[in-house]
Amino acid sequence: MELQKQLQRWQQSGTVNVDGNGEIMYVKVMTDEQLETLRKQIAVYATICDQLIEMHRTLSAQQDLAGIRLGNMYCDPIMGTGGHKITSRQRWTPTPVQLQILERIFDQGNGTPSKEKIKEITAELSQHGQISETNVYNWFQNRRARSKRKLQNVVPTNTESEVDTEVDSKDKKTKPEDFQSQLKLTTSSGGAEKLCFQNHNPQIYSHMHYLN
Amino acid sequence: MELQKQLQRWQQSGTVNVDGNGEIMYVKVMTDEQLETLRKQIAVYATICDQLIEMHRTLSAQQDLAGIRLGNMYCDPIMGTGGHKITSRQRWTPTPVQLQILERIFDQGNGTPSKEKIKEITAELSQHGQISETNVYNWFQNRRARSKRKLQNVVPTNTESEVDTEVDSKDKKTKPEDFQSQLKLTTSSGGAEKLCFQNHNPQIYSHMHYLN
DNA sequence: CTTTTATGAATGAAGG
DNA sequence: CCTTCATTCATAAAAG
Repeated sequence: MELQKQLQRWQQSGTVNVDGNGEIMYVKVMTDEQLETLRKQIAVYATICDQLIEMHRTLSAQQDLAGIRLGNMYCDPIMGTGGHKITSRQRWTPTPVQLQILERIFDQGNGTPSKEKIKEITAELSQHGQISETNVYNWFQNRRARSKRKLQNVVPTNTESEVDTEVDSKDKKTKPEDFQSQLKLTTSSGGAEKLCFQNHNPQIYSHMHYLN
Repeated sequence: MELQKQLQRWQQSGTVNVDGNGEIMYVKVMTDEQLETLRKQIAVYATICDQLIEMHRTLSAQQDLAGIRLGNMYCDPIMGTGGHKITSRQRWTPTPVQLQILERIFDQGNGTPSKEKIKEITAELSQHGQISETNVYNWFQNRRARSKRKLQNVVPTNTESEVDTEVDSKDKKTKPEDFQSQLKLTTSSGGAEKLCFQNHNPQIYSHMHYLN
């Protein structure tokens, strides 16, 4: 591929001795332009991988029964110096302190998480750990919804002889043919839709298990 | 992504002036080890892309054979004897195929899905599953609104690769996903991605078309 | 390690 | 268009 050729070409360029900190180092050189090109090309690869993975997830939802799994996809990411795990957290988890504050605010009855409030709360909570406005927003949404649901569950106002509303979370839902339809396929064309909602986005390697 | 971080790390390293052929060049330096690491990591990307494409091809080859998911519109499967029909699943869920089409249309920029368009789109999509005009309308409304919100939420970082020292300590500011924002930079620069891309692997390129 | 639960996030739909 | 709600999906955390 072109990217590799580029790198190769550059690799063949002259070696230069640089006197860094009193010791001699043998290094390759690269201009800013070359560097920028490389960066962009890597980013392109990343984009492709990301989108293909998402497409795969979507398609495999349909093809799940077919059991088509191309194995041998393991790619050791070859961590450079000081490798550590790639696994990344994909989901925000409130710290105990944050949770406490959130619960307190929630109990204050202000069922109005206005935008202004959200910003405010986020600012406060960010002093106790990473958090975004979206996190706060979601938290209140979920908190309210689940609180409500619990109430419904406790109060059997239903006069019908049978209740099958399945509000009960006990519902066994997972079936072998559980279809997933999460197509994201956001694109990078017109612009910026591809941006992640917050600073978390599934990483390529975290999806590799789909391929094994 | 480790690769990106590597590149960044190296990018931060000192700039050196090299007297090449009588003229001064400002270049970045990289050790052989760093170079090798970069090369390997790029190769990993290439491998992933190739295999994902292969997988996609395999999967999509059978897509038409696979039954299209039914529209989750059960009335009441079990309630034969005096039953109820409180069934909850009443919500339309786009099939992957439908979603792909929708996304494609959305990305074509024609942001105003007029009534006329809606009808048209609905007609097309109905060939791939149950759907109504309202569904299409709602989908576009939601898609646009949420896309917009994402934009707002993105931290408007600077354009050039920033310093991400990647402190692995307890620092809350760790941005494992800085990768993504870089991605955005490249892809949203309008056509830049294609420039980098066009002369590369035509296979991938055609798939990008498909994705978009 | 596998299974279950709790909960953050995504999304179709409704109301204004 | 925007906000809000209800439901569903996916995963971190807990249980086995």
